[in-house]
This record gives sequence, structure tokens and C-alpha cells, in this order.
Amino acid sequence: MDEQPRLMHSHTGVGMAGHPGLPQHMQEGTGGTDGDGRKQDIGDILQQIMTITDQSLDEAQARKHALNCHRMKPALFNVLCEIKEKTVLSIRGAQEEEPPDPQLMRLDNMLLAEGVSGPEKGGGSAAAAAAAAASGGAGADNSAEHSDYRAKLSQIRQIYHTELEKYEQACNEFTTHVMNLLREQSRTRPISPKEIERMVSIIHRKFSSIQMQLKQSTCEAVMILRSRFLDARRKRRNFNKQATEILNEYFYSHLSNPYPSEEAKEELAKKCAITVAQVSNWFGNKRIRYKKNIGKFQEEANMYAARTAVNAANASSHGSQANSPSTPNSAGSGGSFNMSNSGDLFMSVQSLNGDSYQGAQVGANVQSQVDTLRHVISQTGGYSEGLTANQMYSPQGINANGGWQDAPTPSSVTSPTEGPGSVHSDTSN
DNA sequence: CTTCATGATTTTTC
DNA sequence: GAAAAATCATGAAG
Repeated sequence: MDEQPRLMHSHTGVGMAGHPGLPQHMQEGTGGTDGDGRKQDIGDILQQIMTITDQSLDEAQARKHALNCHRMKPALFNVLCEIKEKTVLSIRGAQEEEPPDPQLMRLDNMLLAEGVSGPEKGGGSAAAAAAAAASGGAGADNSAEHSDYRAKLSQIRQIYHTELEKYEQACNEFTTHVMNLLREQSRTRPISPKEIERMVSIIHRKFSSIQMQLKQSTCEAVMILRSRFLDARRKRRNFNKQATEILNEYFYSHLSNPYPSEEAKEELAKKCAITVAQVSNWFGNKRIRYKKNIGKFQEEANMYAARTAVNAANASSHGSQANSPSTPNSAGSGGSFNMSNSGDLFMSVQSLNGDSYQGAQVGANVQSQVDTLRHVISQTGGYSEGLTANQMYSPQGINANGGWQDAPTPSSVTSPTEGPGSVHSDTSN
């Protein structure tokens, strides 16, 4: 303990002083004259080494000390140093400096990208948000899944960091331990700083390979989580009945132009507790499916037509609009593409029915009724299963090409003589 | 299990 | 870039 570690350095001349603690046979060794005696010496030493574990600690320490203080020791030490320098170190010195592992870099990059290893908090949610954004849907409705994803990710993150810290700590502890050991050993055998450095780097390499395993499994966990999350995105949940009704109401009351404006979409989204994107999806699906098979939607159309009519009636009696979101396009303000048709019809309905015009808002509602009325009326010819949209008619501005836009004028429009309330009666098939 | 309805995504079209 | 069309995938009903 009192001695400084004797790191390897080459001395040339060493003064040797006899030491009292040495065994007798070494003490007198002035170049042993007979081989037997030398063998005997070596045998003794070996014996001592072999039995060293049987000795008590104090005894062993005493012997160690005796060896350390042997008069021949510095000389032998130097010789060892020289030999070692010439062989081992020069050989091993060449194979240092390995390039950074590309796989490790990849893992690091991925962990960083996923927000596992990056800057504190927020990284994870950013990645989740990116994932959600990539799906196209806004994050409002899948926030449950989103937060689930975030929670799991932060769990992974926490585990990762805990483990990493543990490894680092273990690595440091082990390194310190080994260095102490080496320092201790440097008293009895030659150890260069380079060698210590090398040892440390070996330890670090070992530990970093463990770290790599950790990183790899973390990456895997994130991938699994992510794929599960992405799968979950696709999980379809039916909208609740109320939402569907609101959407259908809007759709059938704006059948001539079922393209809600952004504001209308927002309003619908709010009402239905879904996202605007979902509203857009719904209308996209609805339009295409309605157009593809109008017959199938007949009953539904009638139902909503009736409902809208009732709503409109109520609204006109109160002089205010019902709960349908405003739409800039289907109101009788002209300007939009199919207004030429429905606008004309609107006027004719007004004149035919003799309804009193109660202002723009009511006009919009009447317009809605007209849409549904026209739809219902034109179905009176009946339809068969084989009937396609083209064979039928061009309801609500659906033209022969199947589009809502630039619809041709309807071939014949039966004047709606009945009141809106009785609309549903003529399509009982 | 099969079928159909339906929300979501992807590809095509304008 | 928005809408149409095609397609995918799941949920519910039978």
C-alpha cells in the first residue's frame, strides 16, 4: 500500500541490496553451481506459490512483500519490461482504432428518431404525432390510441434509460476495479499505461456490445409497438347512431350538392364528435356508394327526406333554421354548379305550392326539401336490382356520367303537388 | 363461417 | 390538391 505502483519503465542499472526476508537458498545464490540445486530452488518456489492459498492472508502478504523486496526483483522486472515491450505491446498496438460500428449507428439513429434516446420528453410524442400525421387522420379522435402509444413508448424509454444507466455504472465500476487491480499488479509485473488503456477499451467494448443488445431489443420493442399502433389506426369503429343520423341528414338534405364546405364539415365534425377528415371520408364514401346504387339508399333517402321536411316545417314555423349546418352551396344563392337546375325547380316549387317565401334561411330548407322531393319523385317509376345509376335517372344533379357536377336538366320533373309530409308514401317498395 | 355494411387508405382522375 | 374510384379491413348480423 505504501508503495507507488511501479509502472513499467526501463531502468538500466539497478543497485541491488541484499534483503533479510529472503529464503536462504536464494540469498546465497551466486550462480548455483549444480543443476540439481537450481531445480530444487525452482521446485521450492513453485511449491510456495501452489500453497499460497493455504496460507493466511497475513502470511501471504508477508511473502508478497518479501518477493517485492527481493534484491533481484528490479533487475528481473526490467528484463520483463523489455521483453514485453518488444513483443506483446508492439503486436497489439497495431490492432487498435476500430471504426464506429455501422449497425450501432443505425440503432442509435433509429432510437433518436423514435424519440427513445433523444432529448428529454416530447421526443416520443413528437414521433407519435408524426406517426399519427402520416396516417392522414388528425389526432383528435384517436387520442386514446395516441396516448396509449405515447405511454408505451415512454415506458420503453424509461426502461432503456434505466438499463443504459445501469450498464454504464457497471462498466465504470468494473473499469475502476480492473484498474485498481492492474495498479496493484503493476507492483509485481510490468504494466504500461498503454496496456491499462487497452484493457479499459476492451472492457468498454464488451460493455458497449451489451449496450448494443439493449439498443437492439429496444428498437425491436419500438417497432413492434409502432406496427401495433399503425395496425390499430386501421381498426374501424362505426360511428354512433346519432353521428350517422346527423351526417345522413345533411347528405340527403343537400343531395343536389353533397359537398359540405370546410366550415360545414367542421360543424358536422363537432356535432358528431369526429374529425373533419372523418367527415370528408364519410361524404366521400357516401357519395360514391349512393351513386353506385341509388336504389339501395331509396328507403334511407325517403326517411331523411321526411325528417328534413318536418324539420323544415318546424323551422319555418319558427322562422329560424333547423339544426342543419349551413352550407354555402346549396342555398338558393345561385353561383354554384348545379344551382341552375335546382334553383329553377326551387322557383317552380315556390310558385306551384304558393308557399310564402320566408327569407333566405327558409329558402335553404325548402331547397333541401326540393332535393329530397325530386329524388323521391323520380323514383316513382320503380327500380329493379339490375338497375344502375345510369339506367335510372339523374337525380339531384347526378348526370349521365355519374357525377354531381354539371348535371343536365332533368328530363322531366313531376311537379310536387303533395305536401312535404307525404313524400314517403309513394315509394313503399 | 359467410356475407354485408362501413370506415379508412390508396390509387386514379381531373 | 380535391374528389372519384378502387381496395382493404373490421364489425355485426345471420
